[in-house]
Amino acid sequence: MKIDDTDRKILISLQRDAAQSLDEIAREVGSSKTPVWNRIRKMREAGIIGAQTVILDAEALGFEATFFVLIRTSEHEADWQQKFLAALRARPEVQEAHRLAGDIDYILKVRVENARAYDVFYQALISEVKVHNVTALLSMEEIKATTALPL
Amino acid sequence: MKIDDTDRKILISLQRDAAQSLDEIAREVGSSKTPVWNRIRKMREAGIIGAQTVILDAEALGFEATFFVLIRTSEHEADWQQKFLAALRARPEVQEAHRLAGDIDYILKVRVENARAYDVFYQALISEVKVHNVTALLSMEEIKATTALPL
DNA sequence: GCTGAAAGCTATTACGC
DNA sequence: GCGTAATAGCTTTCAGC
Repeated sequence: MKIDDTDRKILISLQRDAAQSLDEIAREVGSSKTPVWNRIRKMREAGIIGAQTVILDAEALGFEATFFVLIRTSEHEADWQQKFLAALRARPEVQEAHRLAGDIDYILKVRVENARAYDVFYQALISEVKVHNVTALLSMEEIKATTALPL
Repeated sequence: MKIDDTDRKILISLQRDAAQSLDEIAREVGSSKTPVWNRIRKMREAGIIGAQTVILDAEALGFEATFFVLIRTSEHEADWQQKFLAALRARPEVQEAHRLAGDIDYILKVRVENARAYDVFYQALISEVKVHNVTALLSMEEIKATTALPL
């Protein structure tokens, strides 16, 4: 599916505020309700527009510690990897997980109540799957956090 | 502000799908429209519930490269830091930025079209502010990505 | 603090250009 | 493919319990 300039404007607007009415979006992109609605529907069907969610205040809800976890492993068999990925997907503390190119094999972003909760998570993970080397980076300050793509 | 069990259920439901109607949420949490609406309003006012957004398919929109950037700096004066933070906040490719404890000073998550676009970003950043050491980790596979807190 | 109903918007569809 | 207009459904407010 190809995206034109109006679609792009709609996406920018939706990323900023998905709670807006169609009229507001239409006014912003210089169109009117029906075409905007049809474009949104098409992009939803094409999977370009995914879930609609709400950003919560992590600190206010007691999640005061964010760790970035760098993982090196000696195991590279398909079997081990399946198990590892399943473990990551099953743990709600893991907000992000990426397989990397190069020296470090995986990076995780883990959101927990405090350092103690991170240790519980860490112990549980390494008892489930064997990893060679783990480095945890503790966030002192969240400078920026957005899900918006630089459209 | 303190959150009770019903509030928590509402937040879980909203994180999963913020486009649901109040009736659906009310049914899910075992309450009805008005009380759910009042709770959501209060949590919005308290800042617990923040922006409502839409998750877009990065690959479909041409953002095919994600980098995690580890930064060490020799500069730790307030002046330098202000300039660095302002630079990060101003760049839309930077989706996340954290100041860290320990050896590595900052971590960024940068979303760009391709490796060439990353280099453009990198050159621009280091020409703006002096950093001592930069390591870029390239994501090969996004295993998991969620903004949901483990409520 | 809940329920139920009224009022005002908004999404969604149908129709004409 | 766009805009206008009608309808159906939703959010938001409010009165009564």
